[in-house]
Amino acid sequence: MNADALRGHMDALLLSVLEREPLHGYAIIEALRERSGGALDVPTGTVYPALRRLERAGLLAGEWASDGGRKRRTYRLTDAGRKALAGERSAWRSFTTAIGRVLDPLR
Amino acid sequence: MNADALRGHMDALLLSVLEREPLHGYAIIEALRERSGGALDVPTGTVYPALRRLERAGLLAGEWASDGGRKRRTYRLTDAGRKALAGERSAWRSFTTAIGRVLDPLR
DNA sequence: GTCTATATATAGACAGCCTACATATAGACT
DNA sequence: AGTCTATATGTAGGCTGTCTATATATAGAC
Repeated sequence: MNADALRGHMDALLLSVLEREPLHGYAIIEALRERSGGALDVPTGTVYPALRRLERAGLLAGEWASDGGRKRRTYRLTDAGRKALAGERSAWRSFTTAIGRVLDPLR
Repeated sequence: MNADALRGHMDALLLSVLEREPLHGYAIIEALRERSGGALDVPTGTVYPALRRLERAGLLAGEWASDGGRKRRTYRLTDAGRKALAGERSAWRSFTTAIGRVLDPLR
């Protein structure tokens, strides 16, 4: 997976993976890997700053928790995040339709 | 169309639009707009440098031509460009499949 | 003479994803 | 006791491709 290809779609991925239940960063990375069938292996240097960015934007709410001695920061979707996710899904469909028409003009 | 979303997919678009016939930059922009159903309106500041980049990479070959007093630089796919296009199409399918699985896990 | 469409090009800004590194706990294994 | 791996978070700095804004020039309409 080319790195640049993800540009602009990371937010949709993170919001989507948090739709059903709150998760912490490490679990988010695993969820992305599993749900993509192994295609997505996003580095921590991408995910953690992105989560902070989405939190600053009000789309996620993070909270510290402890599992034994380990500290985790668990993120959940806010109401604004849920709305943003709907927008991201819509934008994704428009995007793939537009690019698809150019790449496969016969269909 | 969010600008960042295009990152990493511009090459595929340019190569694809040049598959059937050579075109010059301005015509490429119009072809992208038409073939995408109006969704893609790529600025000249994106297209011209990208064409140069693909030419440097050996995927396109550019040649100056004249239509009356106007100078045009017409680009055609090289053999390497044709192979690259096949790779881009394959990568596009993998990409949309992976992201699609995350965004719509029910399907 | 002006305006619009056609046509190419560059400089600099911007943003986000990446690599590499730093830190720390838990548990398995030797 | 020491090492290794998995779990867990985070930052600094680099990279690169897209965009905005600007510059230049011809053709044709009005």
